[in-house]
Amino acid sequence: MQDRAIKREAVIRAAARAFNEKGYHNTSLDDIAAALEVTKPTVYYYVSNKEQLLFECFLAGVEQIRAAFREVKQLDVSARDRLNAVLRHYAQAVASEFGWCMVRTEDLDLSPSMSAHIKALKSEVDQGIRRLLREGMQDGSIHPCDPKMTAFALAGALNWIAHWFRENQSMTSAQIAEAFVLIFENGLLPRQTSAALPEESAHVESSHLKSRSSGRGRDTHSDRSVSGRTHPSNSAAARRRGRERGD
Amino acid sequence: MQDRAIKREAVIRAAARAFNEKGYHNTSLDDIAAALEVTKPTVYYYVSNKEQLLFECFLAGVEQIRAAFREVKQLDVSARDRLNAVLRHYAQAVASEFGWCMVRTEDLDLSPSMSAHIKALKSEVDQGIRRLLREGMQDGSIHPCDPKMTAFALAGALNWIAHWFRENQSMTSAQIAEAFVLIFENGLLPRQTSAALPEESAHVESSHLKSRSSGRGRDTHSDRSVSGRTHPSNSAAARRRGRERGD
DNA sequence: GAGAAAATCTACTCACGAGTAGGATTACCT
DNA sequence: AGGTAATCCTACTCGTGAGTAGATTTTCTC
Repeated sequence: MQDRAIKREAVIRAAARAFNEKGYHNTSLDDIAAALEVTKPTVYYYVSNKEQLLFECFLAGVEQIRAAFREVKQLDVSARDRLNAVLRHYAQAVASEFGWCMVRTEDLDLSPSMSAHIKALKSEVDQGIRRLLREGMQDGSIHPCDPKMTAFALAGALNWIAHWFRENQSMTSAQIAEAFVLIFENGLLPRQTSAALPEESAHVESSHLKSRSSGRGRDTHSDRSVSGRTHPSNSAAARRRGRERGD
Repeated sequence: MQDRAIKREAVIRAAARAFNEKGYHNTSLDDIAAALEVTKPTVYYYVSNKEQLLFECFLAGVEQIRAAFREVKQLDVSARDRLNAVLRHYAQAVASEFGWCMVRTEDLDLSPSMSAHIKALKSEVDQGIRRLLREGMQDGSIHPCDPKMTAFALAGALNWIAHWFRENQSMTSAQIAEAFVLIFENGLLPRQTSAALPEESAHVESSHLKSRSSGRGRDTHSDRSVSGRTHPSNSAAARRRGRERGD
């Protein structure tokens, strides 16, 4: 055996999976060790304590989002398109293995120093979203809104994905990301001009995503009619679709 | 001293506050007892175990939301308006004392029977939102969307309020509720017809809310300009406004 | 005020889980 | 091979916190 770094990462991933499944406090280090078919002291050989384990999981998750911001900074498109690209990555990160840890890691469970570190990273993400919102309002690509509240709403909706998303479900995380961007863009109010600013969005970053699955863009959802009104069969279709809850 | 029920409720509330502050797992029953200036066995005199304490807190929170659904059922307005009324109550419930417990109570921490009970209640709320969305699409008051994903997005955004809202902050929970409804309705895409379906919303339930504070409706946020573009000072105003994070 | 019932206390048990000491085993190098 | 360093183990300690037994105090009733 060799390559300590790889094994260390395996420990982190095992921890992430366990936390994801049973929660931080309901997961003992013995559990994590057992999942790796080793014993507890072996785990301690790679990480210094349980806290650090959680912290590393958080880092792995949030780093995906930070990368999205960096990537998007280069793009020469409207702020809304850049925001959408970030939100898509955000959604996928939250739905990933480390999603739970990223979302649920509470300052409460951590030592002051780590807590501060995490707070700083969370704030960085939040401020990044707010900034894109403001830029979008300035370049006219985003409807005027309170950037702070809107950032909270967006982050909340996306973070919550970690609560209900499970692998092997009806939708992939990419499809969910797409659906959410659509919801965020349109809002609940009917839009009479169904083709306002027709394309221009939801297409820009297709080269930056790992171009998953097939359906992308505005037609992911087969059961949405184009007219203002939905046909009655819609509710039946919705009923057919799983039973997961969202709160 | 008398009236067991009142004291019991005080215990529940103390637990809610403690959970809210330090999290379920970081709160011992000794803590709760100390907050009430009694000892642990006294707490056990009123509740049978810690689990039940959490469960009761959850119930208290979710009941507010269920009440909102019942209340709204009577109204003779568009489905969107009924949905908005529910969302407002939802937001206030989440921002209340029991918000944390309602949102964070995990099936993981509870026995199978309680877990099932909670799941059922959560599902009821979720299905209620989906139903309103479907009705809104049918009566034309809501933009066509996937009701399941949209319900998840709405619930997520609102649930997340429990993570960042603290009493004595710049905004009251009613103001936050109002801001969120506005965001949900409009979405991020600019709306060229700034007065589409001009009033008609955000006014219906003013008699049903406890008519809090002063600012209500579309003009709560002083820093949103009416034109499509925001003036530059906006970002400065945003910078002035607190430092809380949203993820 | 006596006796019963309600309410609260002191003083425990007990399990579980984080973290450690120190020994065994394995791989690595020349 | 033989020695060293890395890796992993067995077998503990120790604190904490949920929950309880049983005594004690308060309150209510007649």
